[in-house]
Amino acid sequence: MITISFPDGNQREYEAGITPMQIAESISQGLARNVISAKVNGNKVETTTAIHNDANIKLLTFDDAEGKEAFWHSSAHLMAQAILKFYPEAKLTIGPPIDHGFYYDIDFGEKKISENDFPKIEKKMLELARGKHEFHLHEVSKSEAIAYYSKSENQFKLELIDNLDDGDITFCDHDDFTDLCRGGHIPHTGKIKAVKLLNIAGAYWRGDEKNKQLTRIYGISFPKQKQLKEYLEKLEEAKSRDHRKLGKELKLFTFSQKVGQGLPLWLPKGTLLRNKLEEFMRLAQVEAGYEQVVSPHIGHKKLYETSGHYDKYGEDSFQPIKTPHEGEEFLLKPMNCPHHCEMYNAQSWSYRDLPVRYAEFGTVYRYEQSGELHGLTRVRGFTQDDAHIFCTPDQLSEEFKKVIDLVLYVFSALGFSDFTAQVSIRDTDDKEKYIGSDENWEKAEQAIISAAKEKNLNYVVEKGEAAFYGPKLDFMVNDALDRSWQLGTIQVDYNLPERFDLNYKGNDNELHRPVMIHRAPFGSMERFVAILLEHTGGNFPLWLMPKQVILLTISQKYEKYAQKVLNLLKNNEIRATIDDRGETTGKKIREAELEKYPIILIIGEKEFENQSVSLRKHGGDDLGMMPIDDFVNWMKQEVHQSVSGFSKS
RNA sequence: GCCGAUGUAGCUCAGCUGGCUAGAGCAGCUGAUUUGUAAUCAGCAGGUCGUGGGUUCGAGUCCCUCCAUCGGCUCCA
Repeated sequence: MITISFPDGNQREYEAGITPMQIAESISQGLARNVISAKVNGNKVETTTAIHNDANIKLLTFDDAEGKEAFWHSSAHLMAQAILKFYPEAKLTIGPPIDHGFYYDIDFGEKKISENDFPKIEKKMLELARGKHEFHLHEVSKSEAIAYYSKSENQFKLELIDNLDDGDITFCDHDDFTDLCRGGHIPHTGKIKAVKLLNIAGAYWRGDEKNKQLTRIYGISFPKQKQLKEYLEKLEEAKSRDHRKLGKELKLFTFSQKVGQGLPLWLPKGTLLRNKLEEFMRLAQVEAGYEQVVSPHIGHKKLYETSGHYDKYGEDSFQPIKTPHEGEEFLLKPMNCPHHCEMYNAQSWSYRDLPVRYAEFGTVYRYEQSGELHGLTRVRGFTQDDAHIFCTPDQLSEEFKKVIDLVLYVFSALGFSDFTAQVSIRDTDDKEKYIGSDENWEKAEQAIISAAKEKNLNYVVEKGEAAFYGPKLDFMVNDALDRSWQLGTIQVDYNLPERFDLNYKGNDNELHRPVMIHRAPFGSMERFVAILLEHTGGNFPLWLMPKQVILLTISQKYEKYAQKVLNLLKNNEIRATIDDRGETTGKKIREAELEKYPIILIIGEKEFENQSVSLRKHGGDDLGMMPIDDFVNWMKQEVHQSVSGFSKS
């Protein structure tokens, strides 16, 4: 007999050789029906894997993240099987589960495949699923595995097998389908009741642009039809929060083919919003000891050669601007740091002067690949809420932590509680991608990690994600479709100070090298506004709303009075507008609601007689009539609360 | 840049397998209505069907080029 322990601490005795599925059956039929996968001593196993010794077990259903993984991984097998029915020559590569669903990367050879082929594949998948074919994981020897995939000349699987050790190789069979596979399947295909193939994309083998491009097919599946329906509805709902759609509807920004790809045009309302955010940041920075500076939009090519940026990005950037002078070239400013370095160099510094903090809302231009452009989140011309801190090595840790505080303050002020911190370090196997000495890199990486630890940030470390001149701490926030975007960033840099020969006089009367911190809490105004739009659905906090109040007249008779109210509001710095068209009140309310005005004031005879306004909040709350002065006070309080609903902790 | 899809009026969309002067709703303009918490009525105007080429007696519809957009991949100073 063996003892099986459950997550809740319970223990049961079983015969050695029992399987997770049999354990589930011993508990209840309902559980057995829902169990699709299991973990034994923390390792993923099949529900049919025999357990021979005392063990901890976790039975998994579709409600568990790990259960979903097994479900979607198995679905990828099913999809591959269905695809082979139509494209027997297709070569399978890898097919993992992802956050929402699964994909399979396939080499279709000369065959073209498109979304039009999805319905028949989905149909075939469900047909095969209904066969309730069991998944059988079994070990094969390396030579058997090689022989199997040599037959079909699948160089991808052979490459994978090549990296595996004999004894570690398993295949998974179901029905007439076999795949090289590490395991973690559901009991049988019949569990898959609903399937939807979502999209098709090119994907490079092993994620390397130099490799062959495969066809990636994304799909999702569920144990119940209803869950698929709900998922698709959620996707639709997310589209209604898409910042590109909202930006157009709310007249915040636009793009023009004539102006150029990836060059946003900020309309009046968007500019108001953006200015409010800048104002907010400027204030926070003044308090944090920053000084505002301004630098031009172009810079001499030599500047970027000095910084190393030209070497790294010159070829793939907007090309230099020539002047009438032979050999003189300027570049559109792709970053602000070299300019700030030259500002630092404009005078000599004592250690007593440091840290120096230069902040600039600096507009930069980068030639992003055309396929990368995406609404306001990835553009070719954008404004960073940039700053560079020049400090002594001793001050680095303290300064870095202060910047973390600032970023956290900004995020909480705008309601981004759901972010992840990422420490981006260099890939030491690929050192030619980076500049600077090993010693400085290690110092910088350590500084970031210890600051993140001290600030209790829940962070992940990503190798190979560093900037070429230094490691970073990035703050990532998801958009409506759960795609992760980098907003805030803090970077430690020992390299630019070298390259620009920055120094300060220490208390030993010798010259020393300062350390530089690059940082941008928003990241860029463009991306920040985009993500803010997707998070709020366009219902920004009151203090940020481009237009806070709309006055609706019941009839045009009250136009004059409405105008008087409008002026009063303006004098109190309340951003209001008026709709005195001869439309019905119902229509005007509908339009004001669609435009997401937070406050709608109705003005008719009653209001005129009482020198009042009637107040309706966005969404339909009717707060009734109140005297104008009361409204102004109420409004001031509301705006104030929308700013200080968070406090600087 | 690469793979796949899409591109018809300011916006949202019809337009079947190529066939007479390309349709609708909203927005706009004109007029009537002067309205009490999510769409008042009538009329008018608005389109080189993304661009350039080709096939055809005939192209919004079929083919190719380019441009832009969308979903991914790669990239992201």
